[in-house]
Amino acid sequence: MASIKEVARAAGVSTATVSRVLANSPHVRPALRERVLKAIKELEYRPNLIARSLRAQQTTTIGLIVSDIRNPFFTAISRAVEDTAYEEGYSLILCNTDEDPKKESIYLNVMRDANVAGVILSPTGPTAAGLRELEAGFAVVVIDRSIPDADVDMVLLDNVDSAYRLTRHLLENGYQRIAAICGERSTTGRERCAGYEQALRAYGLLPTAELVRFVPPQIEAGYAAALRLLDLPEPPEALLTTNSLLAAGALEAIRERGLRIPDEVALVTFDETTWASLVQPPITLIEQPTYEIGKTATELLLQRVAEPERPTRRVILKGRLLVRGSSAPRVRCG
Amino acid sequence: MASIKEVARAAGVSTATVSRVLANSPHVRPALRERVLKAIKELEYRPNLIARSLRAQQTTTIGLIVSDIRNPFFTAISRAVEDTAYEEGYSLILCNTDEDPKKESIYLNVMRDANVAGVILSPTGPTAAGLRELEAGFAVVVIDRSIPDADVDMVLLDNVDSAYRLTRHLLENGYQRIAAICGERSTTGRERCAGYEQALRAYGLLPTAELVRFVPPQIEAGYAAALRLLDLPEPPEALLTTNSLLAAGALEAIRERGLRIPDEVALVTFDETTWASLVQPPITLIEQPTYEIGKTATELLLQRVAEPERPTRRVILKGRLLVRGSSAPRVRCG
DNA sequence: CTGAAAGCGCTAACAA
DNA sequence: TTGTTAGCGCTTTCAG
Repeated sequence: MASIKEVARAAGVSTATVSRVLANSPHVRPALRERVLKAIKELEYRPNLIARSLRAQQTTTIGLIVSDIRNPFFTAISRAVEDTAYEEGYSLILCNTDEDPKKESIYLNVMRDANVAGVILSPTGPTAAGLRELEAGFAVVVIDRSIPDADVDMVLLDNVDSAYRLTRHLLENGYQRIAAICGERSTTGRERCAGYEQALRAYGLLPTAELVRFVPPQIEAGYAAALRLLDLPEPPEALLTTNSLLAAGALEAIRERGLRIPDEVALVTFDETTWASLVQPPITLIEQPTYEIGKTATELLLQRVAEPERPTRRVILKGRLLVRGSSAPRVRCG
Repeated sequence: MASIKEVARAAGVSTATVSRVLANSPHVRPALRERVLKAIKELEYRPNLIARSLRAQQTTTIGLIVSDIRNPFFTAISRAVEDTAYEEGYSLILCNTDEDPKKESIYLNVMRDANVAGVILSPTGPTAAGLRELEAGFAVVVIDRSIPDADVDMVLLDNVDSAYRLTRHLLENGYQRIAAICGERSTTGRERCAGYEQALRAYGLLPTAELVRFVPPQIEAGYAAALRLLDLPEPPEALLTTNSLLAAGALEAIRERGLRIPDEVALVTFDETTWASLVQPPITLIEQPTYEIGKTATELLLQRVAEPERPTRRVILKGRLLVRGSSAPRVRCG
């Protein structure tokens, strides 16, 4: 691997001149520039990014810390982030906290040690940890779950309204006794729950504690919660889950109890997946603009890297209701 | 951020001594060691990884280049790689080639520029490109698809045998006219096809060109291929696809044609997914030991980083046949 | 056992 | 416009 020194020697100039050519500085005589360019080509020179980073005290790497890489939502996000970052010449370090605040904190340190330019974070657990680390020298954009009171750029969904619309859809289709399985320990789960309750009230119904469950946003927990709900003396007519993992678990439970969807129990959720339209009946859901979220988050991050003092923004994207068979109008029996 | 210099000053020693303490060198008097450790703690010192990398001409980062991050198989792999790498103090750069050899080549360069210790690669497109880059200074482990004639560590599935068992299972359940939708341009697709044809022959059947399709390993292509197959004058009794994306597409096509599984057409595939057991009937498939694959690949990579000249290995893992409803014994009609 | 000093590859003052 | 030089933070000879 040729270094800048060898290029300089080959072109008969100083390393500073080579560096200027590399940086496209205008203050280089065309003749020299040519010679340098030629030497670069001949030696197949590529700048050492490490050295450059050491000098600049910053890398062209950004970190993406997600709470669960098995969640297709985050897979989609990571694609978008990767695409966008790549276009801007940045590469991506992907980390998975598995909903474990300890891992989150460790990874935030890894990020700092790696001198990343910035981090896109879907925070897990308590606010404080994230906030404190955040002082630690790199730009941060929060996605999916907000950190209350934090002065950070965020890209979020209109959770309350989306949940409201999703629930209203059920209500309008004749479902009344609607249960909600929500991801615990995140603003997202709470906000979606709030939207759900607002809709109930708007239709003159009172939310029942019995019908609302906060559980870890994972398949197994969704399964267990759904099972308990379905086994209630007076089981719900519909299930609403706040992400696709919970929905998968709920569906498993419904299958296990041998219930027909939507006749015996309807199912609606957040997040589009491959399978949501493949199961029968296909699942009604709120689709998040995942690509947009990832792209926007990356753009915000890179803008902040360029201009650290700019005022923070909070971008709220709108979810789209996709009506499918799992919430078809209810046929009253009895 | 304190530097080694400040620690040295605080402890009243030279930077060399601090470095020795950091490296756990035995040649440091306990008293000094204590002082240094204390200074490190007080200053919250953390070594600058960039500087260390510049010095060492190598980082503690590895790259994972996958051909399609939307494929749950690669999501699972990336989790395993990430876990394992993390345990060894390495972090992960994840890249997605989208089955595009150009992107693959670009990313291989990104890897080189980032001075990664090594790369785990699921190669896309022609062998040559990958091979050539591979000389370029870092360790490489190939997963999922082999590169013929390449002297690289590889972690692969027993594709031929797995496909053989999957096909045999169909044959034993009474299916005779079996079509195969295979991922194109990869050894994996070809090997699985070979296993399929071997099984047919073993059961006295002749593979028909008409029933074998090589297509891009993606949902849309699986959908299109399945549709054409189902619309054949004499349609197949069973469909075999070589990954979960193709299976999703095929299932979509089956649904669109309103066919019952398995009565009118059976469906079997490679790769376990969330949805394979949620659709009705659940899908019979070959489950790959994804976690094992990712873990093994990472271990091989790190071993090679430590000992570049060791002879290359090729680890073949066994797929597991999970029999489910989509291939239930055939009820002969007519 | 410890410290001084060189140098990894690059960029940015500062001089010329 | 160009070159000289210092230095980013670290490790590792080489002396002592």
